[in-house]
Amino acid sequence: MEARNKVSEAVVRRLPGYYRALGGLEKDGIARISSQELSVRMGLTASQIRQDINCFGALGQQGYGYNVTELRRRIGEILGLEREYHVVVVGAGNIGRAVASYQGFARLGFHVAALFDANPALAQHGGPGAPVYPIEKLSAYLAEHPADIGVIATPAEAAHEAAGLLTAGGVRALWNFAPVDLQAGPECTVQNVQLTDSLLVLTYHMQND
Amino acid sequence: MEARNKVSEAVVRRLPGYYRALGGLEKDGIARISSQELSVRMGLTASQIRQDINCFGALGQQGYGYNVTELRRRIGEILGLEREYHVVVVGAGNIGRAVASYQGFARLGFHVAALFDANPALAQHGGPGAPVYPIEKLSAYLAEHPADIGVIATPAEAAHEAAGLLTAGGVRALWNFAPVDLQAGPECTVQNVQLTDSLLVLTYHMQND
DNA sequence: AATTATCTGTGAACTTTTTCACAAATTATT
DNA sequence: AATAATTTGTGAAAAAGTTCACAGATAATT
Repeated sequence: MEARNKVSEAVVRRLPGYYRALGGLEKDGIARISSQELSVRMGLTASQIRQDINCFGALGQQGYGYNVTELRRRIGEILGLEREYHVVVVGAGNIGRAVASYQGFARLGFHVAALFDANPALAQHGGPGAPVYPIEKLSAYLAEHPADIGVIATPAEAAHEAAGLLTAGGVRALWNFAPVDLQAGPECTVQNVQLTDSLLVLTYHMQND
Repeated sequence: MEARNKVSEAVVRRLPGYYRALGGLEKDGIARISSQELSVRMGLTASQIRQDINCFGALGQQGYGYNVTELRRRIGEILGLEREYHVVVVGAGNIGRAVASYQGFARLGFHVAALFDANPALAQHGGPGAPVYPIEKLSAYLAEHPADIGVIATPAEAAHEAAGLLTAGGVRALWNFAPVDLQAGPECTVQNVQLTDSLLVLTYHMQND
């Protein structure tokens, strides 16, 4: 057990899917699952599931399958979900407010403490559930309230500056929704979420198959 | 020219990135670009860029590079962006309203005609820029105003029903933001956007590297 | 006009990812 | 208690994706 082979990026990207699927099974009161059954629910192959899970040690049992609760707990641990995260959001437009008020994140342990915007008048609209401050206050705020994750929900032009302020303020991860590819430094992890990309993949397939 | 080899899904997922990068170059008034220069801006290898673009025929010129405007136009065409799309959104919560009011989509030719929600009182909040109707009216609406793309921005429980109503109403593509994996029928393309997934990939890397 | 620089297109090598196939372990059945 | 049915873990094969390396075409320079 606890083999910890090299875990490829392809496997890492599938882990959240396993976590979600196992959560659903748990809610349905299903205690054990075989790779075969899980493959049907997730649209993967059973072989791939076994191979993926095996990166983290032998968590299943021959002739039985996997214990749903135990496997989910272990994957949550691997994903770093056994702690809480402090989050600040830069940009209080539609996307920033949607992120700040989405209860699904709160349930996973992500707490949005504050939003920052060049135009703090946006505070009223929609009520994001956390205060909106002017962007000038971001650095001072982070000095007093350290944050783990910075969400960038600004227009493209402002994204680089927001990234700079956040990393200078000690944030260790950036979740970027602006339509630019922010490059990661070694001390800060970045995920660029290009919402438009998946929409264009849709239109590609509509047109080409 | 016009080779049209098999285009792998990996290439398709990179096309929107090319389109975006070329748009940026065009805005900066840059008329030609080599795979080498583009590789630096995009964080890919020059070789991969040449290989990718070559799927669609020889669009570059040896000793010169690629014509930015021409290449962007061609990729837009491949992505199906030379037409307009009618879009309906199911779910008028934070995500649904954010999608409906995001100007970036409108600029690409995606027009949100209406939103539908189990609770149409959501109409006032935030002002999504399109009318919000009760979900019961969706089928009748689609019969009169055919739509190309259906956006699902409901809670998990409601996503399957929304998908059924939309496909029955003749929608040919589903852009799903609900945290369930909708499976595609052959007549309807699906992209499941699991926003949470990229957040968990962030925490994975924060914890493990 | 000739020479040097640049740069694509492309087959081949290499790497990564996925699938196959089966021994070994466990559970269920008779 | 013995037999049959499941089901994982895993090495190896296959497939997919990426990088290398260079011939050949174009552009820039002398």
